[in-house]
Amino acid sequence: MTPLKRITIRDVSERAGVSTAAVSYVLNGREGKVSQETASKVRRAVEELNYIPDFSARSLAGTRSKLIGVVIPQTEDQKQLLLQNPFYSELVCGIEARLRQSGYHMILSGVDKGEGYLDTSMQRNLDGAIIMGIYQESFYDDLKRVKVPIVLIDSYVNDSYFQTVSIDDEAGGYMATKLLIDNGHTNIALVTGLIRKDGVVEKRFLGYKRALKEAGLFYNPDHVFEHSVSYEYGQEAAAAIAAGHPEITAVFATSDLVAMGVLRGLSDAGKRVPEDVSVVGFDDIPVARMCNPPLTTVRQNIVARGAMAADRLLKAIEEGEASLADDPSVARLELAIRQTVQRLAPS
Amino acid sequence: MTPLKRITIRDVSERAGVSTAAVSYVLNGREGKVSQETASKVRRAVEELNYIPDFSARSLAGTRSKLIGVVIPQTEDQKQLLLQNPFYSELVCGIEARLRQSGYHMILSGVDKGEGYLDTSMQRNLDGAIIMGIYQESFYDDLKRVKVPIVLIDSYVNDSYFQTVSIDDEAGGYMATKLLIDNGHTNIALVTGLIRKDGVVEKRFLGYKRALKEAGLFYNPDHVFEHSVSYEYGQEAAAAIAAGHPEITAVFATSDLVAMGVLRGLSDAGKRVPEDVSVVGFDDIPVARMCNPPLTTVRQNIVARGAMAADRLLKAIEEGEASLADDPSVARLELAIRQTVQRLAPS
DNA sequence: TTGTATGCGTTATCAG
DNA sequence: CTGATAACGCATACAA
Repeated sequence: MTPLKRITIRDVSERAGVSTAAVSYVLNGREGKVSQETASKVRRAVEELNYIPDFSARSLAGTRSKLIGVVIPQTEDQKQLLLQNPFYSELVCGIEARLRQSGYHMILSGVDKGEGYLDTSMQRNLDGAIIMGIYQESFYDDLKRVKVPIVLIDSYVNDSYFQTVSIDDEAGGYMATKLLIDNGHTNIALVTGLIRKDGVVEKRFLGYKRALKEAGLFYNPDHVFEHSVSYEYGQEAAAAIAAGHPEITAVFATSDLVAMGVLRGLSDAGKRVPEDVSVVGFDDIPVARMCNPPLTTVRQNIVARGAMAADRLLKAIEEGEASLADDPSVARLELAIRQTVQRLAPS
Repeated sequence: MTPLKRITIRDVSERAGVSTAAVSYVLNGREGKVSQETASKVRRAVEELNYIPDFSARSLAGTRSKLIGVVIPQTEDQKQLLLQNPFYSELVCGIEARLRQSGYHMILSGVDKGEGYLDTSMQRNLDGAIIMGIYQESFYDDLKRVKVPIVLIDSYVNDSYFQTVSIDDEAGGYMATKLLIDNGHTNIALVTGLIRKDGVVEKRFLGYKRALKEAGLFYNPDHVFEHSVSYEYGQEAAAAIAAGHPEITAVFATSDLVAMGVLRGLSDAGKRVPEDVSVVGFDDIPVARMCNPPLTTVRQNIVARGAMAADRLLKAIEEGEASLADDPSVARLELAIRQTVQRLAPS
């Protein structure tokens, strides 16, 4: 319950009987600038006094703030962070863990519609930022002006100023489809959000087609159900499949959320999963293992992806942008095999 | 793409032809200290130069940092934030929205095992903190020493230094049980995590008993299934109910996670929900609406609770602790009626 | 190798 | 009402 008074670098220097400069050198690892003896005296004093540096002062003095801005998208009404979305929350987990481990802190925020991020990054002297989601062009222009390293996640801005961390969506689509093919399925529907050029979904779609082709299967556009990334659309598509496509024995949904809807829709239509129809999702969000039956899906390891983004950013900050390879980091994918895929009995 | 140079308060003062002090006054709303004319000259200059204040400098100069520390628990392995838990992520959403709205930023982090939060809060000159989860005693002692306002969520530390924001768990338990009773059920099981003295769960349990009593129903200890807050336990309890308690027509699970397990367990045992057994959960996490059938539950409005915590903290910061009523804030509860409760046909 | 002095951007004090 | 000026805590160029 001691009142707790701020210990400054000067207190330390007096205690150790050296100058403030010496203390600063030791603190910043500028060994070689001070003698072994001074260094140990300083370290002892720091220990005894329980010195805690003031980052505001550091930041002001022109060095690092050790602060990273992390931006995630907001809900439609622009009021809340989209943190309920497991995708973003896992990403944030990965980022935070890595940052903390390296002595950085994270300012997590959304950005108000129409506002930029320039203010925040200037106010706080951010050392860097990780941006998720998609914004208007001027947003990115502002970002470039502050000249700190930036990592983009899930944003397809094609500008070499920004670092990106992605996954191999094409391979993921391939894996999912291949799994179904390997289990004897030949009529595989794709249920997905809008397929936009260069979007995540398009890549998964491409993987789907590649797997079909490789297996010598015919690609049937009628088996592609494309609309929106939502639980509701999954239901809808499943209803359509159950009603009009008896030949379809398997569904690849490009997102777990959609897959959950498909499960529900099939069930409502009296189809059993996986006995009548097999289903594979994408993402492996936590509900995937809790739904009934547990969903087989493509695991993104989203947390690892967050950590990767943080890594890349820290490297750019501490070793300069030049230290980074030009190619984007790509996170690994794997299958989470559960209970929604069944081997098709040879008919 | 202009290079972007830092505009200081001095630049503004020169542009406006006044002193830096005058600028500072205007910026901080110390009207009355300057003339109307000076004020408008300053405002114009700020606008023209696009001046952005440096919070590091502000913080160093002894005023507010406008930074709030938000701490959430970590996973077992102490590596990641527990943000995957919808409860925490929603809380964070609520907090962030309110803070940003008031010009504050949030540093979101976990706390390493054995470490305290004193370092962070000193380093960053935090104006306050919101702490979720439960920590060792020394952690709270440290917190008190920094003398900034603190709000605790879900922590039952009984110390008037800390503010708390809670929900009326007892009322929630009552609401859920009452709903079932109103639908004609008389044999209602309680499936729950460990009932600890003064814990959240105990209160819900008390509400359950009160509703029974009020309806003139007999409280049967055999209808209480108490073990752990997990999906798996829900399954297990449901199996036990299906196997050994044909008289039970309804279940109140004190957590949605458990309720999900109950749904699954009943289904595995060949019981239909809600035709054979009705189920009510607690929390209203997002999966509640996605599961099959959609779960009727007690909505916590977790986001609102986060906002409430932020409100309370900001008030303590800006108006002093004294401005706060002594009684803790209590967030409202409501029922989310979906499809797992059915009116019992009179037999 | 060590210490002194200055500046970083703001706020606050205290004479004008 | 206004304007110099001294902190705030730290890092660093420069002098010793």
